[in-house]
Amino acid sequence: MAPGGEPVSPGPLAARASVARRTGDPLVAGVSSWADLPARLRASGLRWTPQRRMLLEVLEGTTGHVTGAELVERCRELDPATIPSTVYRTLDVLEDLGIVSHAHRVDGREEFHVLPAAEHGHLYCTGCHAAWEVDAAEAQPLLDALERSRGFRVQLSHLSISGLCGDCAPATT
Amino acid sequence: MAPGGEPVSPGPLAARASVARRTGDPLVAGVSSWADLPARLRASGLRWTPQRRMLLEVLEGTTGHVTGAELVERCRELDPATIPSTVYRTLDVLEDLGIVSHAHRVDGREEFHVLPAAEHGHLYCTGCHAAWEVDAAEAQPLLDALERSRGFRVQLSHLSISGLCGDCAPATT
DNA sequence: GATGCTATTGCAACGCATTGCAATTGATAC
DNA sequence: GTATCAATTGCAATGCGTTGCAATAGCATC
Repeated sequence: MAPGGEPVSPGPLAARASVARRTGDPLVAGVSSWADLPARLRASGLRWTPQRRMLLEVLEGTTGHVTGAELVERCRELDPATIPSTVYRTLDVLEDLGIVSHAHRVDGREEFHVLPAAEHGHLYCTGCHAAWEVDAAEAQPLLDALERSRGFRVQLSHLSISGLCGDCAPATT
Repeated sequence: MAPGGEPVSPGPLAARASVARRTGDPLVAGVSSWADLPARLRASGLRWTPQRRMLLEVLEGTTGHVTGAELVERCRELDPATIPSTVYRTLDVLEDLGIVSHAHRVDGREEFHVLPAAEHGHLYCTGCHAAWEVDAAEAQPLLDALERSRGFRVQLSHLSISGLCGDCAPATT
């Protein structure tokens, strides 16, 4: 999606960089700021609408993980007229743009998180329901094994692993 | 599909052990046959009902993987009065007994499969939507890594991995 | 066979997410 | 500023799965 490429829109929209994020994050190259999102949308023939603006506002105030329903709820706080389907469709668009990513939790619900952040999977304990993140380094053995044996490229961000954590696992072996 | 035990096509989702054959399978101790299920239920203070009998009938004719909705549908073929919630609740019970196991697919739907079968995870290609099974041997690197680093015991049967298969992955790198 | 306890069912309502379609509206060209 | 095109929205309906609760019916006991 042409990260860091063409400066498309000069307009006043870019001035709305409300969140003075520390730019220069080395982890994720092209997602330095959300201020250029309207331009990126238009560059793809997509549109910048009040509803999308609102969801972005919500996402800016979001850290960690949220379910789809939670995002809908927060949008409703800003605008009670929020329509769920619009939120979900916008999330799809944002995922295409690399702004958010989503996975399914062990209970089947959707879980979104906001980029930039290193791509990671999730580890759920079915005993105490705690959750952890699994980064590429930790998952590397699996990624390597599947790549070697099948040429399969794992999407780490969709990886949800469940099991028993050290505290909940019976002290066998 | 009768559980005939024919070798199934080699493609995605390979054959699983048929139910009728190979009793005394050392892998799964207590599930030698379903004939004693009524007794096992009663031994736990549970009950043997026509609805459960029917679901078992459906499961006996099931190979591979089914979604919850598919099971409901098949039950409805036998008895149009089937109530979805009863089916799902019975599946919960059967899972507790080790008769079936379930995981969530990448699209969030529930996916059940019938035991006995070696515990395995699933591999989904987001490009061509094919699916494969991942057995313990293949996942061993991950299982070992998580056990070592965190003492975490992975439930392989709940493992759903998505990504791009060898055919769909761009030939880069 | 009758009784009593309670697991289970049926039903209705709910929650989360998706989809189809007509109406709206953002972005561009004139 | 106005016209034009299609992306997007709002809305209603749908699908899958869960939950609460009153009524039913296994099953053990007498």
